[in-house]
Amino acid sequence: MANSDESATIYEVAQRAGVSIATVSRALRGTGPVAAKTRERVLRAVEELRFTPSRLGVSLASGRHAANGIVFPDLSGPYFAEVLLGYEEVASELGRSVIVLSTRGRAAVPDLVRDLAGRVDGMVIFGQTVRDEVVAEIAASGMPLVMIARGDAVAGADVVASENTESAARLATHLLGHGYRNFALAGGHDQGDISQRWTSIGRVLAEHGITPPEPSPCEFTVDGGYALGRYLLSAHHHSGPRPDVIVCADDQVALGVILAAEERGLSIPGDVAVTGWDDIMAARHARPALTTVRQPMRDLGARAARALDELINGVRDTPSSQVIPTELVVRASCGSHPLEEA
Amino acid sequence: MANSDESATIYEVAQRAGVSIATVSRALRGTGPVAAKTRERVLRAVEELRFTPSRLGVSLASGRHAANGIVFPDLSGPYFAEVLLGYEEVASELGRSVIVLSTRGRAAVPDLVRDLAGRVDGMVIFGQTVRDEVVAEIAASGMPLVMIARGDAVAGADVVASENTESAARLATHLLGHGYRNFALAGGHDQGDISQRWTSIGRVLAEHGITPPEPSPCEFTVDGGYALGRYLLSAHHHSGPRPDVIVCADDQVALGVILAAEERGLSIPGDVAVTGWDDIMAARHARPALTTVRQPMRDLGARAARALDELINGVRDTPSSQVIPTELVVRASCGSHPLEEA
DNA sequence: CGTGAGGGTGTAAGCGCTTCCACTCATCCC
DNA sequence: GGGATGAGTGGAAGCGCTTACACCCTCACG
Repeated sequence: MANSDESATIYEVAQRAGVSIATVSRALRGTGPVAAKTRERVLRAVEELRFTPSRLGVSLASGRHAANGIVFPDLSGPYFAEVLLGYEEVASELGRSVIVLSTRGRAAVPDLVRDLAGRVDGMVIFGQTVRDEVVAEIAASGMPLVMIARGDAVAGADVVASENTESAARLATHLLGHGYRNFALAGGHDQGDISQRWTSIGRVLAEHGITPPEPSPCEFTVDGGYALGRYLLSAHHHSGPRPDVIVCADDQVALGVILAAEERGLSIPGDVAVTGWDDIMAARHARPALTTVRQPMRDLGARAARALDELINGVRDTPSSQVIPTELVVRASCGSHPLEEA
Repeated sequence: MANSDESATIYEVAQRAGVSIATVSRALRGTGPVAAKTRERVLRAVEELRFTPSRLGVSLASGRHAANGIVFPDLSGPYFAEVLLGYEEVASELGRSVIVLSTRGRAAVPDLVRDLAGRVDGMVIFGQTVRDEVVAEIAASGMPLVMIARGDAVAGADVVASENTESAARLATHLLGHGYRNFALAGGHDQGDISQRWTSIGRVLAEHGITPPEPSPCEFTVDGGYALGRYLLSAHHHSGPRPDVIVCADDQVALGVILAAEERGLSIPGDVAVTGWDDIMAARHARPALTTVRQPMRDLGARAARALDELINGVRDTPSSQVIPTELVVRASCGSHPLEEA
């Protein structure tokens, strides 16, 4: 009731229960023996004082934060939100709080990450969000680390990624089956694990005697896709013919490209086919519905949380690397296909 | 280099610089006078030891966490992600970390919230995520509190909400202008600030001599909207005629309703008009594009972060309440309207 | 040249908890 | 019956920092 501002401390509980703080601590944490009667008295005092142990005290003494960090390059769009959802859910189940950090637009990223490192028992970092040397520094300091959506391994860190190479090949093969030959790739390859996709697509094209195009960089947003779409679909941007299929690095870019195509009066997939990646909600509802590769975004987050927990609890000390399967989702934006219509 | 596992402490820095820990602290935090030469020596030692002050130590001693909490009912869908984006961005600028908590599917919500309270200097809570008595308990403990998307005020807490009443009236008026008379409302009113919208729409309908329908509850997801849509559009679910317009509590529900309508072979807006709320990305790309009310989701988060900062820093001690304007976005899903086409 | 005002620094007391260690009794067994 | 055992408890030392408070020393000033 009169629990005005500051919360009670363990000393007040101890005094009220007529025991020492050591006993209170033992009674509450279940470490060490406590007589049933004593425990009861302690619990009653806790109840009456509405005592909640100070996290700072606990953490400082025990050396554990019971918190995980997660570093995003950005928080916009459905992809990151879904990963966060899966991550938070599992972390919370495991009794860990989640501290999020988005580096988008922030200047002193290394400092922010270091600060985060001081608040958590382990952290998850997205792809190339943080410079490799900073990641290495963090890892070297003994902080459990899980990298998400990264093609290559990182010393001392787990990696959780979704499958890219095979699914990209499947997508490319499918598109070739439609008869498309003049590919454009929308989205640079410096981000996350996307270069894997381009490489794989390139290989399939080469196998079919097609020279793989260079991916055109753009921001991974609808606006970014729109801008790039306008450019790719303009009649005179390069000597060759207009692409008959634009493979986009993610669904948002694809949606932007579709917008640009519509604006130019081009029909999809009649004049140009478009594909995305991720299978965000809008992909299913878009006009035309977007052919894409479904990525298990929540699962990505959930697995990262579990892997991190293993690392933190020392269940495992050798870094593991897991790849989560993806699924090609064929919809209208890549044209109707004999095989799919069956 | 040999910074093996544990990070250096202030004691090691002090020893290396040949000063006391008090001086190190003063030099680093700029509190109290320190001779230029001494400061330099301290800074060099800090550099050499790669010293980063332990957050726990700092927080315990200073009584501040430099962290904010935010409690979501759920993290799925674009709405919450956007709010988080705005929130994190501002909080980070203000030098505060963000701890997220999603109560979706979690049992002991009050405990989770209390734990969160022990980790932060202030927190933001969404609508009715947490029981009022728990909110009151937190507020009474002196924790700075900002409520988001809540119609009514909460003792001792700021409120940041987006405008509902006027925009709902505008939407209803617009739909009446289309000639629709048989309204259905999709989405219960126990969530967040949505009842404000239903009330406002009901008033407008009543003014036009139409008996306002009872909102049909459903989950605020595409699937929830789909299920409800099937029900509302089934020929025999109630005696009256099929609704000619379904006003949905949010865009996801609306997308689900559209799916259900398509499945029934109904055309939108020809057979039935559909409207959403929020203006998420998919609304713009949906087929037909969704008429909706744009809610400034990022701004909601950003303002909450700023309000919370004011509360924490004691700039303001009287709770404030702000309402952010929204915007009616007319697209194809409610039919073409003479006024809009001009 | 004496004195007071600071600048500059160190000492030590916390902040709220966990946990090692020592200690006290009952209890048990040979 | 005596010592070993172990359950139950308290004392106290940290965990890494901030910050009164006391102290010393150097000047400027009268």
